[in-house]
Amino acid sequence: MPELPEVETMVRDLRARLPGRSIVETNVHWDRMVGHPSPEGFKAGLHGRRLEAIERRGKFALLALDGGGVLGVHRGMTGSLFLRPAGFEADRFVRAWFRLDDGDELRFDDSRKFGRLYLYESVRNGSQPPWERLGVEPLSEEFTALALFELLAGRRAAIKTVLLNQLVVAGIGNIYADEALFAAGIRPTRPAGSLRKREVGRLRDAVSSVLAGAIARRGTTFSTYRDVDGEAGGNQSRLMVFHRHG
DNA sequence: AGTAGGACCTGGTGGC
DNA sequence: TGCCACCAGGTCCTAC
Repeated sequence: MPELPEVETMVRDLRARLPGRSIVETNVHWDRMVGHPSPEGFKAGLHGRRLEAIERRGKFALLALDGGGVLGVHRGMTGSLFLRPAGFEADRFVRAWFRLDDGDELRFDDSRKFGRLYLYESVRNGSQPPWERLGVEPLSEEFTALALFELLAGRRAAIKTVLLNQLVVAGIGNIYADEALFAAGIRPTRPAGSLRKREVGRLRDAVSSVLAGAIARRGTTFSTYRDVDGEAGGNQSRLMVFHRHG
């Protein structure tokens, strides 16, 4: 999927354009795209809601709604949110779309249907949003070498596997795990708990710089990733190892 | 705790 | 040109 940098790019673009606008119509063409609540409850719950703020947690985009609700978006492998003006040409794999009060359409386009949309209200009974279980944000101040060292301590799974575990560190996927490990000079199959403090320090720095660099270049377009206007990212030319041979 | 395998899905690509 | 097998940036579940 789009990993942290691709979600962050989308969130920043949407943040500049969505707040203050309201959803006046919700359409879902693939019911299983709705992770919570029911498709009917999802559509009814979003009707007339104003978008107030856009944040990111791991690989989730969180669109805060008036009244305290949150529209959560996970892009899966191939999901994109496109913000299109009224009457704009059709996008090929739109699974759900929202009409805004000025006529623009926010379209969730996802060929492989692994993406998910969630609506959670501030008052909940029972189920918690999936983004509340995520691990540390790798671009936050809490992501220190010491914190990472403690997260890895005692783990016998391969370091790459652990980096991909969203409950440990949130937002890293296949591309950036490979790139960060290469930049840090650490073999991906090493047991996570076997890394020395120096190595963990290098890894922390590599994760930060690889992610920040990719955000600066608006993400990596390996095949299908597109931004909210349908444009490709610019980081693919910087990849050192992902999908490269030799 | 870890991991291997399958499931969920579909489109693009490369080989023949 | 056409068909087919394989691959894909994610996550979840089950069985060892």
